[in-house]
Amino acid sequence: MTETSPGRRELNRARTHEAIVAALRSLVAELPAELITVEQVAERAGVSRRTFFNYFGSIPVALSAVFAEHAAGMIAGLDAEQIRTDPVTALRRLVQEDGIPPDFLGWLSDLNCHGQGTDGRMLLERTVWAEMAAWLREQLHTLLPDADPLFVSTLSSGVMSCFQAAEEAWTEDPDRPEPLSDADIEAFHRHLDRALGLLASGWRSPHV
Amino acid sequence: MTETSPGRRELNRARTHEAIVAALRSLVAELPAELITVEQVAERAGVSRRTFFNYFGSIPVALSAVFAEHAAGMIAGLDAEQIRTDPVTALRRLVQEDGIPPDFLGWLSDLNCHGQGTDGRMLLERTVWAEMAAWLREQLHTLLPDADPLFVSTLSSGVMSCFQAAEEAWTEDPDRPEPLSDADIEAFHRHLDRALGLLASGWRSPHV
DNA sequence: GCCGAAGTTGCACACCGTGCAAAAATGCAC
DNA sequence: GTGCATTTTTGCACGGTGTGCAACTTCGGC
Repeated sequence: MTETSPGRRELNRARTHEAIVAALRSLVAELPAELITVEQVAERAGVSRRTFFNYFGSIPVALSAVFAEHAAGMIAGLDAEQIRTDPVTALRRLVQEDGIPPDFLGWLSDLNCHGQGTDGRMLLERTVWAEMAAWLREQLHTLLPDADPLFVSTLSSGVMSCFQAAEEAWTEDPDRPEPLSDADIEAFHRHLDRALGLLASGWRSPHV
Repeated sequence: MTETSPGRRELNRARTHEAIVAALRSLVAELPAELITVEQVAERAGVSRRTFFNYFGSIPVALSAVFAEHAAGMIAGLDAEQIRTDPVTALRRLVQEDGIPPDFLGWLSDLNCHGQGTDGRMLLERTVWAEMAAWLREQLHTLLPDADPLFVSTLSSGVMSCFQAAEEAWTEDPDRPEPLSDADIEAFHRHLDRALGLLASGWRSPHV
């Protein structure tokens, strides 16, 4: 009905993809992430449970897709040249100058703050962070097609571990009110910058 | 009946723990890891499925216990002083001088070589590596009790990502015969050293 | 319109991880 | 040894996961 190139098929596919992601997004905002089931997501997205698995292999994979939407905007601002010579500092500058978008931070907070100390939560979180690292690895690979796989793999894991550690340190701080204050955002940035600093220095700079 | 201190209870507990680990070890040597089920492990260990879960939360957790047995011997040789000032180089030297025990490498190879490209394999592997990183984090925490959590978390993740990346690069090399040759071990060491070098330099040294 | 291809759905199945309560093993006091 | 409290094992049931498979529906081209 509209144009020839997109095609109805790909349009529908994109639509259900987005519906699933949106359903997941809203569920994360109102439930502890480790309690979310595929059935809930599918129902809210208006598709069958089976269809969910046609798009994502599991909840963590789908969650990493939400992450990807947020993170894609960030890494778009990266300088391809500086990535080649000093990627960690490039990323650190990006964080220092542009900062992390508040809705991104809010999502991270939702993902982890709801449920507290259960074992299941740590399992889910680990899987999600691993998926995010895999996504970043993919992105770096397309950004630096001829780079050493070792370079890309270790770098993406290292960077994501900084995010993860910063997030953990952040959520261990005392109670954080629902709408994130500027001070909270500032606190996360401090944690993340410190972590990236350790990464950049090879864990040598501060004699802990 | 025997002595007072160990006690029959803890002895039995240690025995079934070891039985489960041994069963898992033998299964890994003869099956693709992602096909191993809890029922198989329990049966071979001579306990019920339910008892397995009394000891380990999942197969990946149990696998990381096997890893821990191997790795504990390695990090015992670490100099506590050098860890504080330059942990990555300390670990790098350890690998360069002592090397990775061949049976450790053989286990890593078994864990990953059997099954090829399935999606389930990557999922399992990621979980296992995450568990290993958690174990190392624990070890570093007891080794450096007053260190910054960010320091310990990012460091352990970074180091384990080097092992993971080295292992991936290693297994992508052409077919490796069952008994590991010295050249194979050498190859793994080269990959690992290169990865640790990237880690130590903050991904700056080689202008890829 | 019709037909092949792509996408969706329900179903079945093996497996996972956990709560619960009965049963067995152990430690301890006497 | 006997009895009792505690720990451990075990079976069972239950809800959730992820996948293969076979209809069935939707879409694109001719």
